[in-house]
Amino acid sequence: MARPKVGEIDRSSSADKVEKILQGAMQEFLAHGYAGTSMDRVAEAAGVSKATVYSHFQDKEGLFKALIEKLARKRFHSILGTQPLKGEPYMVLRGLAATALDQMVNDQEYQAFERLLMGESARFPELAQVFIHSIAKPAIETISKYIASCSELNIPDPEATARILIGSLVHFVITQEIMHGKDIMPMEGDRLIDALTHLIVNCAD
Amino acid sequence: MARPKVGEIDRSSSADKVEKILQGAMQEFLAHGYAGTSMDRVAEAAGVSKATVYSHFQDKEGLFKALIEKLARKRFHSILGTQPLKGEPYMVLRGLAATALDQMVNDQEYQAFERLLMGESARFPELAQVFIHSIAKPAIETISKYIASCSELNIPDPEATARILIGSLVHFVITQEIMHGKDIMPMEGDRLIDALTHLIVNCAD
DNA sequence: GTCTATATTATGATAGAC
DNA sequence: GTCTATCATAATATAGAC
Repeated sequence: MARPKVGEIDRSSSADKVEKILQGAMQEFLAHGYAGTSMDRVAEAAGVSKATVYSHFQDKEGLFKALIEKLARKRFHSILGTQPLKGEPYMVLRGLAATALDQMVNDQEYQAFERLLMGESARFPELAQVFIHSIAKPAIETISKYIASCSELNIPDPEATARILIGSLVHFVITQEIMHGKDIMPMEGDRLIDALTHLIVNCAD
Repeated sequence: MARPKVGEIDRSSSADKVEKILQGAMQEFLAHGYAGTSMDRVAEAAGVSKATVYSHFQDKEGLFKALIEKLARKRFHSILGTQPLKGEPYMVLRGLAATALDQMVNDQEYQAFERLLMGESARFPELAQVFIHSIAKPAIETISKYIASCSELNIPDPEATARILIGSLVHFVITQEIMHGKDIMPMEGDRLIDALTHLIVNCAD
């Protein structure tokens, strides 16, 4: 608990409180969704009073939007860690797919974020678009450019192919982890990666 | 409005009421999610009193589960309409992908269903698994078997390849339609289908 | 079986003390 | 700036009349 004990002086600054509120909001919104989260619980999780939450954020919607934008910015900087992305196509694509899949499968926060954004994408379309703009689009562009740069692959449509690569991986995480399909239709991630790289690398006419 | 006017006798049977309640529940839950839906609004949308809703369903959770299971059963019977799935691979796979993509893109109810299940998959994991079991798994198996039956394609892992096909299509619908990405990173569905069929058909060693 | 009316609790948001 | 206490509303669920 960062909250000071009774009798102690709370030395946390206003900026600290904002950060604590956003932390509490993250915990609650990621776990229970927008409508399922109450401002009382956010305040409790943050270790501040509800009035303090409202003094820093206009209302529940404003807090939610601030949180999503913060999370999107954070994710933007951790997409495949700015690898050089040069070298022999088979190994590069394989490493790329393996790294991305491993990160998504082992990152519960990512999965909760994806769940939240999809679930709220009807009520908050502009927040879903923040995700598209700052995460999905850059990822597609990066891979698309790499594929286009590999003339020996002879890929007619690099962008569509990049979407197949990313879409296969993300959908695998959605079905296996997010929607809890791994017990019902189990499959090793390596099989997907093998099949993907095989398709992309071995189809040069 | 199916609701009888004042002074008229309500001749709807009990079974009719159950159906009306499920209709109202579908409208509300698909639009506002689980926590965002109130039983008052469900009753209003169904044209019955709230007490009637509770007389047919134990509680909000019971109504929600009954609805999701009904929708999953309904979708189970409309997956690619039991096509024969025989013939020359390139045309069969192309037709399959085009039909599936067209159906998903133009079916708002499907998109809302997917959104709802993903959004609630943390709170109701068993309902997400109903979806996996009755929709995702059969689709993968059908396509997997077809791919395996085409020996001329020489695909090393038909099931992984089927997941790539379906995953690419579903993820395309998720990014473009459900998450409203089509204005930000537009792309014709035909390009995805061309790239997919090219990869699968032209990679025989 | 179905309705109206109500009990009870939880929620978003704010007033006022310090 | 932050807290406690509170308001007004909306939610789940049920009691009791017909």
